[in-house]
Amino acid sequence: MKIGYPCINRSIGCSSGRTFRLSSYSDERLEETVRENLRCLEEILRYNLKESILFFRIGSGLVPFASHPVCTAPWEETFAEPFREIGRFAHEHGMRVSMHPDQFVVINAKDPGIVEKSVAELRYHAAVLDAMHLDGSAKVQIHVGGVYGDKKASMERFASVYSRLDEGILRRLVVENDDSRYTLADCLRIHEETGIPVLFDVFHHQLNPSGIAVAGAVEQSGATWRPGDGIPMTDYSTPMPGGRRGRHAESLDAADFEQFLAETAPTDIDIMLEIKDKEKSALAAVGIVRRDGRFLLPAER
DNA sequence: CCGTGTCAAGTCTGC
DNA sequence: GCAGACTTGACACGG
Repeated sequence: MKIGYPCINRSIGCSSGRTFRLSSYSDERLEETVRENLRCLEEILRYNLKESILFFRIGSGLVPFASHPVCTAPWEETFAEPFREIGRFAHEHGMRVSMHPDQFVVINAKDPGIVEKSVAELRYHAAVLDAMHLDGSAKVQIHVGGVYGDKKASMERFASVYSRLDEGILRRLVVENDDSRYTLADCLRIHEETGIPVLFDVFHHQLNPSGIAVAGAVEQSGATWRPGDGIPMTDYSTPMPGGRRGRHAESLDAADFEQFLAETAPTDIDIMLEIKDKEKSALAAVGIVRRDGRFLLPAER
């Protein structure tokens, strides 16, 4: 079991997602920004290792505008060395990374232009992980997409586009249940059609349930992961007390987290904590898992 | 220099 | 029909 947090570290005073406005794009500006972002990504991973946080979601802004037509800079070549070095560091220390393109990626869109842009964005995400020379356990997670008033047809469109993706994307892509449209049951059905592994999000599952208990949900989604995909990943969070629907909690709810560990104990999973205070909650979670005693963190094996 | 409006992209809800 | 949520930070403009 590895514990992780997404995209941002609030303790070390740098961001791997520095960006700039499209209107101020230049190849020089891009290179300058990516150089800084990679430097910070390495710093974050070093911090994480020190704290036994062995899972991290790399923010999509690592290479700003990478899938936009304006970006013609050969960033993969320019930064081949730092990418490889970061990947080597992660691999050497048994650390796992993932990515999560945001809501603009909709591969089941009706508009072919949107599908095309979405696929370009997936290609970028896969290229980052490829540049780090990581194996198939470094995942890119997306949602199913839009419903457009006909879920069945929209799920079929997902399967159809999926089947035409190239291998470089297919080996990394996993699909996650969302908080209002596609449930875990929908994702499992799509898995049956396509073979895509299902990433279970506990919080979304609460908001958008499909009659499966949490333990079964972890088990069933875990069974969709192929050899080479690594340990099944799970997104964990709890609602912000008194917050609007869908808001993530400010800090880890230790009691809830312990219960989640107990419920899912038979299945080994890597847990991504989608909690606002980021590495702070990850530190707390690592402490809980350690005390729990039933799991060993890979670094301590 | 600082406060704040705005930022590549999509879908869906609600006024 | 259009603004706002989703989730969030931070760029970059204007005062």
